[in-house]
Amino acid sequence: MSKNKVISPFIPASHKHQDCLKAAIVAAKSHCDAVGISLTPIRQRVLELIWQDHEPVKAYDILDTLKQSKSSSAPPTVYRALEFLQDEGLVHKIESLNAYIGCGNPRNTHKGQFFICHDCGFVAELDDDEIRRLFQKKAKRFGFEINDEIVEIKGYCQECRGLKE
Amino acid sequence: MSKNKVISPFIPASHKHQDCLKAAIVAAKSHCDAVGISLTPIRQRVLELIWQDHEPVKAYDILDTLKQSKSSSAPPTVYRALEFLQDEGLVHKIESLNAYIGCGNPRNTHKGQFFICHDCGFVAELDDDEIRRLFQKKAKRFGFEINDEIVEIKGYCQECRGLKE
DNA sequence: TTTATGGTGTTATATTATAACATAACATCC
DNA sequence: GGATGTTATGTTATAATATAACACCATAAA
Repeated sequence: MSKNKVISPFIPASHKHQDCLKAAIVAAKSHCDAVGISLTPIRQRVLELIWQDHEPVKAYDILDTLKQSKSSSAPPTVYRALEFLQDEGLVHKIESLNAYIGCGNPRNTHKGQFFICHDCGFVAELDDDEIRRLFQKKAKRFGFEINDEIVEIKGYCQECRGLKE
Repeated sequence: MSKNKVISPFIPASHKHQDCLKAAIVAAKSHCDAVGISLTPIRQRVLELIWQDHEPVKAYDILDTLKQSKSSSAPPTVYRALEFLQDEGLVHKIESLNAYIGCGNPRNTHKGQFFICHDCGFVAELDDDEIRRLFQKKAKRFGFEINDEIVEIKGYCQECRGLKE
């Protein structure tokens, strides 16, 4: 089965984001249950903070927030949680921003393709086999065996383009 | 005219790399001459260090080397040179590695697509419109206007695959 | 001769991430 | 029940990456 899935679409800034957050936590819990690993309070809290928005979140911003309610928080607190969440596909790192974004599709350990708006910061994620197939085609020409892909496309989302003029 | 160009191919580790280095410096000089900007000794030296190999080079490794011959070198020395070289398309940053790789095609300010071997570290660069067109097609669906693209594909090059078994 | 400009020197600091070791909490098994 | 293993967290320190801010010095333009 070929995937051409929009994991996170661009949606109006006015959407009811509380629902996105809730859905993400529910999905994360059920994923962790299914796999038999534990979404501890720290891990869940970090995931919630990442889902505050559809913008990538920085590790030290998470840390600052954690510290407010739990003074024992330190960089390893955050980076361990991030590692766990990334391993489970619940969070992706945006390499070009050194920031982390929630993923609503924890089922597989895909690497998505990201579209990032310069203006509003919103990130849309695709899980698209057509792109992967093209990469495979290119790789094949010189005998390259792909095992990881980073695609981060920057620009302006429809909503922000409308505002520009 | 559509570009489907291999800017840096995978080539045998045994190749005569001195020629790659020389060609890169010649191309850089002529580019800077043409554009009317100056490839100062520091900038040229940094570019040479990046071209020591077909592997991405880290900023602080460059700095360590610079310091050996010029004790006044400091982080800004390197980052300023890197910024200049990147602006001119002489060097690209590999975001997922925080490292820098030379580009033999300074003529335009493209962003390439990189294939990076986990084993030998060799990086091949494409400048491929077929990939860009596909991105455009995907972007069009949700009204996204692309102005920058990061593509970093990891895996194993033909030579290293041969050695694996 | 002054005034821009571009390039570099210098010091300090910000940002991002990991190492290393200690402790706690809980499960298992003899 | 006590030893042991395992997972998660606490704690301190430091590594690695990058930028800010200001001083200085050439050289070119006015």
